[in-house]
Amino acid sequence: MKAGELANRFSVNVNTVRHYVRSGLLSPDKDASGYHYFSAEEERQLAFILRARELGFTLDDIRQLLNDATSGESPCPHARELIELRLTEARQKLNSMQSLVSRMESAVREWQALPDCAPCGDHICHLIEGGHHE
Amino acid sequence: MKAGELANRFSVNVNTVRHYVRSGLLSPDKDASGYHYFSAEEERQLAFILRARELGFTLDDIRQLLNDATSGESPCPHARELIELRLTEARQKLNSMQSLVSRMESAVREWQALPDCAPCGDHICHLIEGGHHE
DNA sequence: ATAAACCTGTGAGCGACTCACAGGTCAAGG
DNA sequence: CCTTGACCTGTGAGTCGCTCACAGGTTTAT
Ligand SMILES: [Zn+2]
Ligand SMILES: [Zn+2]
Ligand SMILES: [Zn+2]
Ligand SMILES: [Zn+2]
Repeated sequence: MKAGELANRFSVNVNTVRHYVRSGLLSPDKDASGYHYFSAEEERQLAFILRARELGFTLDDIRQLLNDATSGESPCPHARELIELRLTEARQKLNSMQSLVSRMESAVREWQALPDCAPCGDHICHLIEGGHHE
Repeated sequence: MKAGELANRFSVNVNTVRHYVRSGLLSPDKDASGYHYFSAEEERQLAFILRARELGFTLDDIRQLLNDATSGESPCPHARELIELRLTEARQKLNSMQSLVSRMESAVREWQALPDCAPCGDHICHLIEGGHHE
C-alpha cells in the first residue's frame, strides 16, 4: 500500500502520513522505484499512532511507546505515566481556555452597551482598555 | 525607560517586550548608544497590547487595532468583529479540549482495572488500542 | 507520446513566544 | 583607570503538529 492509499483508508491528510514517516514514527520499506510500501504492520502502527493522538499523547510520547514495544518492553508503565502528565497539562489548558472564553464573553456583553469610541488621544480603544470617561 | 525595566513593571519576560518591538507592535526611540527608550506612550501601548492579549486577540489583530488608532480611525468596529471571530474559535477549541480531557479521564479510569500488558506481537499497547483478549 | 495523477524528499510557514549567542554600554568598586 | 558584572542590542533558531509548496521521478491511460 502506498502513502495516499493509507491516508485515504484512515481519512487523514497524506501529508500527515508523510510527516510521521519523516519523523520516524512510521518506517515503511521502499520498492525499487523509491515508493514507500506500507505493510499490514505499518497499518496497525498508524492505527496505534492515531488512537494515541486522540488520547492526547504527543508525538514524542508515541515515539517512546513504540520504542518500548520494539525493544520488547511493555509500554504500559510509560503510557500510564505519560497520560497522567498530559492530562494534567490538558486540564490546565482547559481551565485557561475556560477563563479566556469567560473573559471574552463578558467583554462582548459589556461592549454591547457601549458606543464606538472616537480617538481622544488618551486611549487606543476604550472598549479594550475600559472606559475612563466615567 | 529601557526594555528590562518596562518588562519588570508589567511582569512580563523581557523577551516578550523585545518580541513586540521586533514584530512592530512597539516602536521605541533609540538613544545615542542604541538603547531603546520607552516613553509613557509606549508604556500605555504595552498595557493595551497585554490587555488585548488577555481578551484573546492575536498579535495580528492587535496590529490592526493599533493601525486603526494611528490612522485616526476608531478601532472599535474591528475590535467588535475580531473578538467575535476569536470567541468562536476559542469556543471550538474549548469544546475539543473538553472532549479530549473526557477521553483521557475515561482512559485513565478504565486502565486502573487493567494489568500491564506483555508484548504479544499483535499489539503495541493493549491499554491504548483497547483489549483484544476478551 | 504525452498528459494526468500519483509518488518522493526537502524547505518553509503557522503563533507567540523563549532561549542562545556574540558583541556593545554603563555603573560601581578597587 | 580599569575591570567586573549586569544590563542592553540584533539575529537566528527552537517549540508542536501538521500543512503546503516545489521540483522532479514514476506509473497509468489514452
Ligand atoms: Zn478617551
Ligand atoms: Zn474602541
Ligand atoms: Zn495481545
Ligand atoms: Zn500496554
